[in-house]
Amino acid sequence: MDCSSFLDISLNLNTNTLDRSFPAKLPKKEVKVSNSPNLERNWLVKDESVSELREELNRVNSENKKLTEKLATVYESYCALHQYLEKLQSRQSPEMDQIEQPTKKRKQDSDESLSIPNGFSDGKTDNSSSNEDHHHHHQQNNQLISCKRPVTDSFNKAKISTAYFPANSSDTSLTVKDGYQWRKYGQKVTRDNPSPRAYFRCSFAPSCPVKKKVQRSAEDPSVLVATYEGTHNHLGPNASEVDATSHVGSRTVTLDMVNGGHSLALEKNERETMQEVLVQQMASSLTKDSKFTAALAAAISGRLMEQSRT
DNA sequence: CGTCTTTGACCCGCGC
DNA sequence: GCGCGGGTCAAAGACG
Repeated sequence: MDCSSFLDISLNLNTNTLDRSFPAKLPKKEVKVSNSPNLERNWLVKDESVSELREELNRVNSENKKLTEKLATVYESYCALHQYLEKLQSRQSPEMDQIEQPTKKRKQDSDESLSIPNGFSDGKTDNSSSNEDHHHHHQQNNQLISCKRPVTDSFNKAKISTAYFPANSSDTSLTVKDGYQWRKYGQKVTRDNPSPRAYFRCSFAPSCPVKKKVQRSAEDPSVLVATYEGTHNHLGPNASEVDATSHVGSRTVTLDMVNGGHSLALEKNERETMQEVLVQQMASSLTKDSKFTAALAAAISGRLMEQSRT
């Protein structure tokens, strides 16, 4: 995937052109203003302050350059990781196409799904697919072969992803901060995991068909496994409050199990929402960096001075 | 009073 | 037909 098409992180500070022109031009302008011999002493003082300012500016600009290089490095790493993840998922996708199929449906729901083309049928469709259900999926595949139940293509495309959240071992609530509001509608103890599984629907249901299941990992109880089904058709109510530490940080990993990370196939709305959240997170983390804010301030002030000269 | 959580009952598909 | 297991419903209670 071309990362540049996904998210443009260029801040376009344009500080390099500023570096070359600003310090050289400033004294010339000052000479014109202070042409009178009576102001020679004042000029010397100004000259000293200008040289100090110039040094400070050079220092900040060099920091700015370093930060820009760091940012580029981080972005390259992000792109490389993204491509690697995409490769892994594209290898998995043929299997996932078989695995992630709807299985059990209530009689009334199956009737509805025949008449409702998008396959969501008021959020009542049931896609029992989670990582821990693999033994069951083999049975599902048999059912698929028998083709007892027609499956719509759009349903197959229902986005299913799994996210891992750090969990406090003493905290028994199966809630995770992902920026959206959820309504719990059930809880069940499953056979292959001693901890209960919680079922959530998006608070915007039935207009939003997204559901999620949250359960502690059987292997590592300190990890909450959240399985998302479907795509939000609205902005997150707390999109700006998305737990940045759990998403930007290294501890939360989200895997798109259906689309295989093919963002080109993502809906436009989804991509825009994603970009918005990413930009907010990036801006949030950058503004916490005092060096970056100093460099940014220098760049802006330099640009203002440049404009005032023209 | 509206919203959310809890939890037992129920539904459904599947294997025996 | 029966039991099992996963998923959902919906009444009751909690909470702000």
